[in-house]
Amino acid sequence: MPEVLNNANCNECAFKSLLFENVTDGELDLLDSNKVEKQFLKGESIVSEGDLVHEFLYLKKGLVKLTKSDESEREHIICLCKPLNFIGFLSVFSNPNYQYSIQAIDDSVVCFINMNTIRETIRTNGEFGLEVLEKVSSISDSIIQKRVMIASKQMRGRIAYILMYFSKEIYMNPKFNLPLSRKEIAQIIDLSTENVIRMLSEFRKDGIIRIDGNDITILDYPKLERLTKFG
Amino acid sequence: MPEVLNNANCNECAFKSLLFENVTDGELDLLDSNKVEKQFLKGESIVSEGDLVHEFLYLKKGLVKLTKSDESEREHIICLCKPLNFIGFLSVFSNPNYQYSIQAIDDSVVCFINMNTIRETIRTNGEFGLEVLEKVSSISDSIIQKRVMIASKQMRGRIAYILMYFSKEIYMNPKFNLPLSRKEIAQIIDLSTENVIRMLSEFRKDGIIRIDGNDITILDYPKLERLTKFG
DNA sequence: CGCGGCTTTGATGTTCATCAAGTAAAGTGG
DNA sequence: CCACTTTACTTGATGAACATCAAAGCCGCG
Repeated sequence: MPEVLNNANCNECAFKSLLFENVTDGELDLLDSNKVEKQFLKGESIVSEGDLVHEFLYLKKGLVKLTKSDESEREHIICLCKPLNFIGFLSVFSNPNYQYSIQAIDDSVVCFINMNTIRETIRTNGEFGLEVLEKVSSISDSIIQKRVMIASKQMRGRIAYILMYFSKEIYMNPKFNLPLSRKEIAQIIDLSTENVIRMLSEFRKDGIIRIDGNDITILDYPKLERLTKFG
Repeated sequence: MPEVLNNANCNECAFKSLLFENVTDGELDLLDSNKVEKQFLKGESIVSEGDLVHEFLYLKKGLVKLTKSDESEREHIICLCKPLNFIGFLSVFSNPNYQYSIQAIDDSVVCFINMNTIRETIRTNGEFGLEVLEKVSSISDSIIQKRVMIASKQMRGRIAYILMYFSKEIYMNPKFNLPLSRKEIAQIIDLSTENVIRMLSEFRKDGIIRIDGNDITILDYPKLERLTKFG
């Protein structure tokens, strides 16, 4: 069970500026009194595909994955979300039910803001609406572009891409500890688990990366860059 | 060169209700005086990847495709857009440049509404902003779900899916005339052109469809449905 | 201690892209 | 209007890329 935290006041929240730059004090109070902050442990489910959308979710801390099952019950990871981003932004404005499941892959803190309150604030404050629109647009677009890129590459290119992604977009570091299993990596880039392992081993043998369990260090960026493009 | 049409007045436009339900008369006048309507012939380019975004595009008539090139200059079709929909909605609120190219695949009429005017209207009219947000959310989400579905299928399933898509979502008819080449179909579902042809022939031999050039008739929906799920 | 899940490697077969070659259809210039 | 070129379509053969199956080692957990 996710633990409900002592709600920080939105006005004092360090992340306020990222989303609520343009709301009035009154609106902020309204949002403030219609939100709950919850803590999820690694592996815990935050929402499940099909759940009714009651809240708008904002990730304050941790790392989560959005997943979707296909007709053969195989799970696909749509994207990972870092802190200070909306999660569950996809379709929440156009569909009463969640189209995706969301799960914590690191211990995470999520802010649940009542959806009707968000809608009401957008109605009364167009500037805020525009801001939400820009964020939703940006996130959706990056997901689509990533999926097109991945679909156009083969094994080596996909592995190279995902390593770059972790290093440059998630951890900003050539060295990182992956909280994902090999199977989950496979679900991001549409490969079999075995081939993810094989390719990681190949990259290790070729001196491109160093692997120690889930600790990965990128040794040869230029080669990885080349593989991202032509692999 | 696209032909500029005599602008219809937004207030008298048959499609007004689909987008501008909640704008005031003054706002409608503003939008009206900041739009241009253009006619594009089949094959003509509407926008190119990298172009600056000056206008918000609305498809009044015809059929268009959104495309993106990968690092190997191979073109992928992101989606098709029917009339009464935004086109170029992706990323226009989050990026100064188009991330996709848009091309007419049937003779089409596109309404160009000045982007700053749209932004201004959202700022002053939150209800309108919410409406735009809902539409953008809905379209982005459907693109993502389609790509996940396609990626999770193999040849037969992909062909079955695209036939269903044309029949149920584009033409609402078991019989339709495809304005797309085999190559373009391949670009939608990530297959080689040859295999698209091979599978269509196989479906024809199996009595699932009838093909006469670009005229396609679906004869056996249940079988197609099954192939969509398990192919 | 034994069970299940995750990881790893090798062997096998399927799926698919690519190459090649030929036909048909459609635009192009004299 | 006809030869010419190009573009789309089609089928077969081949090999590469990839999933799947199988087996074994490794941990964490009851």
